[in-house]
Amino acid sequence: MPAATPKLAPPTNRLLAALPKDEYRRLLPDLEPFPLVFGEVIYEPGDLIRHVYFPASGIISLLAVVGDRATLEVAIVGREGMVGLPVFMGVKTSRNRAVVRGAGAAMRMKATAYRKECNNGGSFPRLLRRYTHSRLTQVAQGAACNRFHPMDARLAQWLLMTRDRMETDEFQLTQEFLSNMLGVRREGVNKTAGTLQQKKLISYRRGTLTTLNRAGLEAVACQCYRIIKEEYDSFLP
Amino acid sequence: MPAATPKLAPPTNRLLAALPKDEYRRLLPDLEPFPLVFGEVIYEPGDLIRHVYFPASGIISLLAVVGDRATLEVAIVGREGMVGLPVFMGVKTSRNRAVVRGAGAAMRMKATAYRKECNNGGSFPRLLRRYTHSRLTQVAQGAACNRFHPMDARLAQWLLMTRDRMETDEFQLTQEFLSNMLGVRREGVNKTAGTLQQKKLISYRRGTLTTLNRAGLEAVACQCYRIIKEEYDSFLP
DNA sequence: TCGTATATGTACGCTAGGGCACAGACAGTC
DNA sequence: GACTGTCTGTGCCCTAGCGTACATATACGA
Repeated sequence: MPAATPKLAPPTNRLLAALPKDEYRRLLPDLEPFPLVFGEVIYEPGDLIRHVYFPASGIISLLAVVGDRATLEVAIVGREGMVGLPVFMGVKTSRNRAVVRGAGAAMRMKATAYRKECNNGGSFPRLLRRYTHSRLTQVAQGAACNRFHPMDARLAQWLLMTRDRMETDEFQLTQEFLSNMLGVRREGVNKTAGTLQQKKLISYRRGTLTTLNRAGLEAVACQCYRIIKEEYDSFLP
Repeated sequence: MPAATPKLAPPTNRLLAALPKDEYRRLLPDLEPFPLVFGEVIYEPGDLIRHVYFPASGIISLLAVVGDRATLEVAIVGREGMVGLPVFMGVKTSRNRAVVRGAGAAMRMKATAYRKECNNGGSFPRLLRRYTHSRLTQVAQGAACNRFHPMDARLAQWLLMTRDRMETDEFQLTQEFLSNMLGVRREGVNKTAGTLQQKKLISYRRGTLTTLNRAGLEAVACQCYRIIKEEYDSFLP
């Protein structure tokens, strides 16, 4: 039984949730629900970006692709963020691949509508700029992390970030997949994950990984985890 | 003898040059010349950012700092860019170190004035968003490059980028310094630079490096050089 | 129930680059 | 000219992680 003045369910995406209620209401007609299906590619490098995505749950990864096989995750987007920043920046394509690596749901919006909204003023563009800053920090920190920190620290960090966004201890994940995220060989993942498992920090079998000891993982992970987390938490409600 | 309507010298900084003339004129009172002195630190991680800088010549590096010694250059800013993006994004500090690594001159502007100007509408914020996109691309591409490409390719790329911005073949540079940029040991730089010198692509002695063969360096460098260069060239006049 | 595809476990040699320890070489200063 | 600080050149050993090549193990479908 729909009420005369329908209750506005608060958005689960934290960016949308940070908007003043009236602004969110204005956006609403342009937002459509979109399921995030594991493994689905949102866009490839060079593709025209037709929609921007606000995950409510699940994870979208942004990968840098070099050569024709090597990939590296440069950003991870969950409900704290948005995929499609280039549109906000006035660019129609991205050099990255965007791929769903944690099933969930998102709201999405046509790039055209989004672009219009961004130029309307209000707090939306301000919020997106703030988010962009966090993204830039994440990518830069990640670059350094990648250069200086050993693989077990990076793996632990990656698992923590994933866990935070999936809000569950168990997720779908193969070693092959992980190797594409971390930019290392599958065999290397095997070894490193093996030692984490021996330490009872995680357990995994055939495509499923479970984190067992959050604190333990944090101890193995580098400071980068905290830095990036704080960066996002600092401006979102 | 000052004319009644003073001739407006076109700005050398390419971002400023991309502004409509009247907008640039509006900015002008807030801009002051600032010499870029080799080695000078513009800001440290966590510092309050008081000014933003538009180099007209010379280079400012943005470094990610991890632990208490390791640094990695995550962005290089010459006359195509600007230092102080966080201010534009609504943040008062940066997690990076900004340091002059090529002497030159810049125009700078108080962060407060800049912030006001950004909220005035007009093409300035649009331009900065476009620039931010290029920066993000640079950092992401750099992260992947850093992960997958061997040191000689990265060194060659770095030299080319520096050359482009300094607009000269000879620049001030020690191996120690280079090692902090590339995030490798000084000894490694020595070896790699040595082979480039044997190939007659560069020559150097005690703090001065000269690029001898641009085409040769491009051949050694990875594709990342072109990708990043095109990214910036694509929107600047 | 068996076959097949996909995930995982390992092993062995190789290479780039880190850690460390100096030895020259050059430039500026007293 | 001697002294000193800063660059540069090397060498040796060590480790992390790559390349390659298989050997299992598990899930799922015919």
